[in-house]
Amino acid sequence: MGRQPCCEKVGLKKGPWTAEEDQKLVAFLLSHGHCCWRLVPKLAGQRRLHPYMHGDGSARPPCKRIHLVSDSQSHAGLLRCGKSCRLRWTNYLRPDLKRGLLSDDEEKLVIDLHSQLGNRWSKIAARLPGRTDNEIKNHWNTHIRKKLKKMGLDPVTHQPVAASRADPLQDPQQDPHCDGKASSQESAGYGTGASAEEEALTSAEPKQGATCSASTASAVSPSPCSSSSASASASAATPGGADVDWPDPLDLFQVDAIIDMDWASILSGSGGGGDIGVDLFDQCSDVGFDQEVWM
DNA sequence: AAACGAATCAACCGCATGTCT
DNA sequence: CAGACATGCGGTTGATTCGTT
Repeated sequence: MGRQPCCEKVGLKKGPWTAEEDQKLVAFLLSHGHCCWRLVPKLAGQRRLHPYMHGDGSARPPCKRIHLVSDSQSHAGLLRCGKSCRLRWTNYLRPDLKRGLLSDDEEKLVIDLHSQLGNRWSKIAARLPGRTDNEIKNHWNTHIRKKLKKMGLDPVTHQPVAASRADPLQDPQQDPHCDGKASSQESAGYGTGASAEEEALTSAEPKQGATCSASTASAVSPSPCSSSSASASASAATPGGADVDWPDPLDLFQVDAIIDMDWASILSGSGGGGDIGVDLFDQCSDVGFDQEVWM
């Protein structure tokens, strides 16, 4: 199909994020949440925006009608595609992320869940508060897989290697985890085989999610959640390692709390969020929204 | 101290899925 | 209902770091 790419590739930056980009993104997302990721890079460079955006996908505002009057004005935004912003945020900048290696308990849980769900990393990650699918996937491929192999277990089937080799469908020369086709076959197998179990797991997810969502961010000590760890790791990940002027952690937490509010009620004016309930368009005019296209 | 290989992990890519018009 | 679009997911890549010789 003639489907357009998720972003215009021309002129967009790739590769490692700089501290400055991180800062822009964090500051923007903590104060506004996100609406459609495609717009985030553009809006992240703007000075002030109304926090109309949502964190949970509900009450989605009419993003498609948002129209920046000019992209090339004074505030250039981030030269990244929305996809890249989302990835950076979910895998690295999110305040409620745990850093560091997985604990033994977490590792066991991952193994257990993998035996039931296969390579459905996002599902697995959903059961481990503060961990991302990417992190778990990397940890699996670099640590756990080796451990299982050492123990004589097939990392795919979780059965003793001899038993899994007996499977005629499986090419013993090949590591299914390194082969996309094999992996998809394998996950398809899991999909059919573990459906009931998965259903049970999935249905249990909301509870887990509830314990680890925004409240986790606040429950953990402020520093790891907010700028200290984020900035530390961000600068660590930054080639230049430049010092960054991160927002005050306390400010971020106040904003974070606001983000957790019910945006639908905020937008309807009943949120009681003080200046949050002000007219959207007042704020939009600040950043060059074309009101005409909203209506 | 330098060179090399292995390990790690952030980021990218393409496809799948869900939602909206 | 079909097509278009945005987002999410899993696999893969490649730059960087670490360990060994």
